[in-house]
Amino acid sequence: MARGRADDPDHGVELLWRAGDREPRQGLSLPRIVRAAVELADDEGLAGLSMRKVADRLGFTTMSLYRHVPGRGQLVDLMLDEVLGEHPQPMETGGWRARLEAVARHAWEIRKRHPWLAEVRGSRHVPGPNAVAHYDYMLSTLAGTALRPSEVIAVVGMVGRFVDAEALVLVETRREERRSGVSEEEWWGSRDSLYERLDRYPTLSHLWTAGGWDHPEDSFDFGLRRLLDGVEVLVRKRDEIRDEKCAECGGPLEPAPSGRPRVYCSRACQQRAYRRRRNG
Amino acid sequence: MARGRADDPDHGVELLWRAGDREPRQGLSLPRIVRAAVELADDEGLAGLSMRKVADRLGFTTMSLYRHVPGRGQLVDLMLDEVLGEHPQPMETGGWRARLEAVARHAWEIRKRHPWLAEVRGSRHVPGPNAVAHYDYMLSTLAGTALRPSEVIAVVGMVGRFVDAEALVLVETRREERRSGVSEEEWWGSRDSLYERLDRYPTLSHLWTAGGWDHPEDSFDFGLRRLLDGVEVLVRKRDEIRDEKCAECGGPLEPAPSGRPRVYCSRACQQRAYRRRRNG
DNA sequence: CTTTGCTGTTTATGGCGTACACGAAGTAGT
DNA sequence: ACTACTTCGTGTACGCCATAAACAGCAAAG
Repeated sequence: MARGRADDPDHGVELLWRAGDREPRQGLSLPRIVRAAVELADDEGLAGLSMRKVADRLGFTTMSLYRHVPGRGQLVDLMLDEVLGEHPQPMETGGWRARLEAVARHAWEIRKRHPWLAEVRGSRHVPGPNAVAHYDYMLSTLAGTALRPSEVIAVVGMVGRFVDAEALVLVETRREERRSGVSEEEWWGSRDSLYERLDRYPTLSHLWTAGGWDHPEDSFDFGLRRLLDGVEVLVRKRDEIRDEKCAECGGPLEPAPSGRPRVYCSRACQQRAYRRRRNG
Repeated sequence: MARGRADDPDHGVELLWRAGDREPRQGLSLPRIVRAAVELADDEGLAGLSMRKVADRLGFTTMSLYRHVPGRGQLVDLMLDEVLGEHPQPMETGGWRARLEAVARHAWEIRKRHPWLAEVRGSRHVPGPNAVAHYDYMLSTLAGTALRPSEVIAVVGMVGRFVDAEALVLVETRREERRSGVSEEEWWGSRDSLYERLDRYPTLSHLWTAGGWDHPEDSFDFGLRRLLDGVEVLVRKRDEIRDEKCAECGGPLEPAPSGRPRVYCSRACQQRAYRRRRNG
């Protein structure tokens, strides 16, 4: 019943969106596999996630998993939705900025708990119900602004990618530290053979002596602030446009789909104004 | 001579920073290996880069490569610097914003030519001369602003990660399209079994019917603009602070390392003002 | 001539995803 | 009750991957 060609995405959708399946008392089951896989990935990262290890953790053979999951790819899809389900999006109040920031920080927290989330690559991961719920909520934070629909989508995408990018450096750092037993600071500190060669680079040297690396900014906080500032600039601009009135009748001005600013609210007003210019 | 333990980073530095090595007329050589590897990765992505395939491309056995390169990791380091060498940072004129934008677009172009660049993960890649030159130039674009050193570094890091994040979705999209022969649009268009379930999500549905996905923003352009806007907000703030004068003597005001705004340029002026307040 | 060092090859180990054929156990139909 | 069919877990096997270790050919140095 769970069997289906590994590269049939619709079967993936099926697996993701069916809820509350009976869990047999014993033996394998999809939820059990997914949970084991999540635990494993939490411990060892996405690269350390292998079908063999998941099976070992459950006390079954590798191939037994394929009776329930089409393959590794789809397993990752399921894991993704599983962990998002563990962290439901809390309802926040406040303006768009406060809510969007809260969403970003929430996503950041999730990624600290499940670092492998940021490592998931691929443009064709079918979203499960929890992923969609999160996405919908993120979109909703900006729904009240004057941003155009495509802009709302773009901003949400940008924030998501920002969080993932930041999480990724965190993950990599952690992984290398665990693997080598040497802290990041220590490791870079021992690269004298590299530093010797950096004197020729003026700005680098200048910022170095100015202590730029001694008290670095918090990468996530700093980036998020800049990013939200940038969004705010756009929101304000759109708000101004929204507040402008038609030059003829003073009525509300709908933004053009092209983005080009309008002066009149309708062809009728445009004509009225033209006639007045000619006659007056 | 090229041999050294695979996990000795100093040996990696050596490999990266020695320039103009003699190239033997025939047989293997480090530059030849690196060039072949770059070509391979251009074709098949970083995941498709294997020691076997590189060796095959050169007509040697797999293990022969290990006589010249410590391992796959270091090979990637070398490839990185190789491609940056092909695209030297052009000197741009204009304000910090124009220059920073040009740098970002330049990086974007490189990533379009060598998509695997964005796929390189890991926090301990030793930079080669070309990488450092690029980094130094990026830093220099902001050196003239009133940003604090740590902020200059943070901004440059953020822009770099942004470009990589955007490039990554591009890469993934391309890869999946090539692998499956189905275009991204087509693929998502066929996910009816998914769309059926999305009606319950209000904002999503609303944006969908509003046509938000019909004419999407250019992800890179849009993001870069927001990002630079956000940086500009900070630069302006710092400029204002810089332009403020000492409340006592009117002299220039150095920013405190803590970031807390200052009122007086020195302890002396602070004392003078205090005495005046008490006596006047 | 022998020694040493560089280069490329061969062989082998251990990891990975997963295709395929099989056996055991349960279920439905007669 | 007996058969036919499905479900689930297993064992084996293939083809990929990185790389360790021992070895063979060759040149220059002693």
